[in-house]
Amino acid sequence: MKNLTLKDIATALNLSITTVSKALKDYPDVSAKTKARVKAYTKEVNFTPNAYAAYLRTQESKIIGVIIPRLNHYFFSNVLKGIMKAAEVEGYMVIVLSSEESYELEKKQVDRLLKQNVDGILLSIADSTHDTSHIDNILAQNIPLVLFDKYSKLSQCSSVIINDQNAAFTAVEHLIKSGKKNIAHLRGPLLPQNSIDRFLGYRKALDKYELPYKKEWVFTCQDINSDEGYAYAKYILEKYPAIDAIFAVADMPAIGAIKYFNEQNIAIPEQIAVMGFSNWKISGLVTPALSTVNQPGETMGRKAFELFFQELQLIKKGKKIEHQIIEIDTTLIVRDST
Amino acid sequence: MKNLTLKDIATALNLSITTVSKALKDYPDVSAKTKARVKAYTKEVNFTPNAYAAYLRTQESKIIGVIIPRLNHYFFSNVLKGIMKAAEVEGYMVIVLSSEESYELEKKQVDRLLKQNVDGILLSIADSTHDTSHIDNILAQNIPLVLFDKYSKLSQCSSVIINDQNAAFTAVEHLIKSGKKNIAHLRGPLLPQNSIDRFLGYRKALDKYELPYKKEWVFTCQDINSDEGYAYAKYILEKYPAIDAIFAVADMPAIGAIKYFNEQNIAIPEQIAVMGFSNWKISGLVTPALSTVNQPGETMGRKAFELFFQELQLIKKGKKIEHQIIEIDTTLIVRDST
DNA sequence: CTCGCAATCGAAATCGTTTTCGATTAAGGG
DNA sequence: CCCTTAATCGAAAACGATTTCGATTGCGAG
Repeated sequence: MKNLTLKDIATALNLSITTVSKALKDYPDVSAKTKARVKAYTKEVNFTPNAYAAYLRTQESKIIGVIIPRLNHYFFSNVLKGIMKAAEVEGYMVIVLSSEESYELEKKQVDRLLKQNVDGILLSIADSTHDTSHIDNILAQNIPLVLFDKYSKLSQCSSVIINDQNAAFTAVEHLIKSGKKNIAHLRGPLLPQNSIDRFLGYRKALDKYELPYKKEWVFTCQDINSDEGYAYAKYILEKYPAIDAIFAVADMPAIGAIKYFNEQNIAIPEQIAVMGFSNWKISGLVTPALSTVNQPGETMGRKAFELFFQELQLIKKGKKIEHQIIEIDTTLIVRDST
Repeated sequence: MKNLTLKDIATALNLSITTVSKALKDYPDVSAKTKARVKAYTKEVNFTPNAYAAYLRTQESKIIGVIIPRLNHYFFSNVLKGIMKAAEVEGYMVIVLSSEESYELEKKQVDRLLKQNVDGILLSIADSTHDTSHIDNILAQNIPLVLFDKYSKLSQCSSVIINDQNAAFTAVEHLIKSGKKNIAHLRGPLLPQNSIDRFLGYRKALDKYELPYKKEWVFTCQDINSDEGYAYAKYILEKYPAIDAIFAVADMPAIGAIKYFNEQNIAIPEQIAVMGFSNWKISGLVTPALSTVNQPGETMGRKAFELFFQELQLIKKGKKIEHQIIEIDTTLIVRDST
């Protein structure tokens, strides 16, 4: 049971390959009768043109590539979901690759996608990415590229992001308004723009409400996991008992901190409040439920695909593309930990 | 900056297309000198043969398709990770599709992959899949198929699974040995083999230790989420106060139950013990930490790819494939909730 | 000097589709 | 009855690689 080809259809219907192809694509120069005949038959035998052969002519693979920094990561899984749903509507398939937060691997994955001749690339850059020549490579080949969430200020390209600085500001402001005065920050690694911006939002909130900024109250999470949050919570309790609130760069460190405070019977939020970021599923399930900032992954994914699709249409028409930056709204989610 | 072709290389080196192609593939009938010349040049200009054109001759796309029931799902994300890592080693890319636990969508996704002419399909069937004609379709086309985790007894094909019944038995046995006598079960939907097997493991443990089986103590989670666990916990507390332990089909319902018990200040595990299944990240982070069964997703993914790869080699040699079923070991993880 | 054999290389067919352009037919106008 | 025009259809040339099968060259043996 091998796959059918246009030729098979043509001989079966006593037509030429050309006519069958045109009939399927509704060319005006084939009669309504034969169109109907061809369509009926192809539906009956369940024929669809071979995708790779079609690519050779059209140079369109109907496949896009997505590179995310981590696979088993609630937020990125949600972005993927949004991308795939949108892609399916337009008949696109998605090749997924992971950079595992490694710059080297990210470069390699970009290379693999370029060699596969995907129609576009959606990318969230790795924490360790310090150079954007691989990204510029994509742009140079004139294939649509959309960054999401973790973008870069170094390259000029379309992106779907949140306003990390404002979101962090709002989160910290909420801590302050609930009466906290000594707020620590578990920040992310030094490099990615997001953790810089969230840190800046933290500082801006302190400034606005005239609270002193102490750099020894800022702790860096390299891997942004719960163990780091757990360890810093212990350290904070022992070393800086004055601290009465923690704003974490993400939910996982925040949850690690909550776990430690629970074990030590520290009252949350009375003695110390904890604020996360991203609104992972888990954040609503720990006790006490974690206050956080909702970061709508699925929407970001959908928007990212739409942006790619727009760019593709422009490129096909030979028009110059102008890069857009879409900012997705975040919302503060107040639960029991603040 | 368009992509280079064999032709470009050939004219640049004053060779024929044939020779360039052969040199790159180490054919014996091209001299060592020209091979070196070609390889040096192609490396210099970073040339790789167009994948789609190559497919047309070789009928190998170097792409596999993976269909999972849910995207934002810790376990399946881990399986994906295992698949992708293994695929990358062999130079394969992975198209990911989601069935969203829908039989109809699953059929459609299988269809899309077949039309894309992927080299193989890895599939975890949806809860609602009651018919396997789409799976038999794949087998009929003689393309390698590997089921993982959620398999089916209806179709004869290679699979990577765990022994759900034994794993569930061990989990319930642990509850019994810790002194619990009235054990409820939050089971999964009626259809998938996994939730049937876990239920059977639960029953077997009761039987072995001569505890009565009460069918009103078995509650069905349709969606296997935390809300269902939360609701059933409430129901159990009000209606069956005798129940002193809960074995859930998965971690999420178990965590939902813990959340409710925490809110009601019920002592876990003294008053009621809770046991999950799968060992999601979150299970170690809730308070009290959830006892569960470790289900090694990444290993399953890797094994699934390896199985596919083996089958592919056999098919290429024209040999008959015999389907294998690989069982991955699970381990009981005892934490604070039991 | 001729022949045979290795060693190298290329021409051309092929994979399955798309699309340009030309061919054929029929109808209608004068 | 001829000529133009519109309506249908097909032949053939791509797309870029792979691979079969010849063709060419050079060499040593006889």
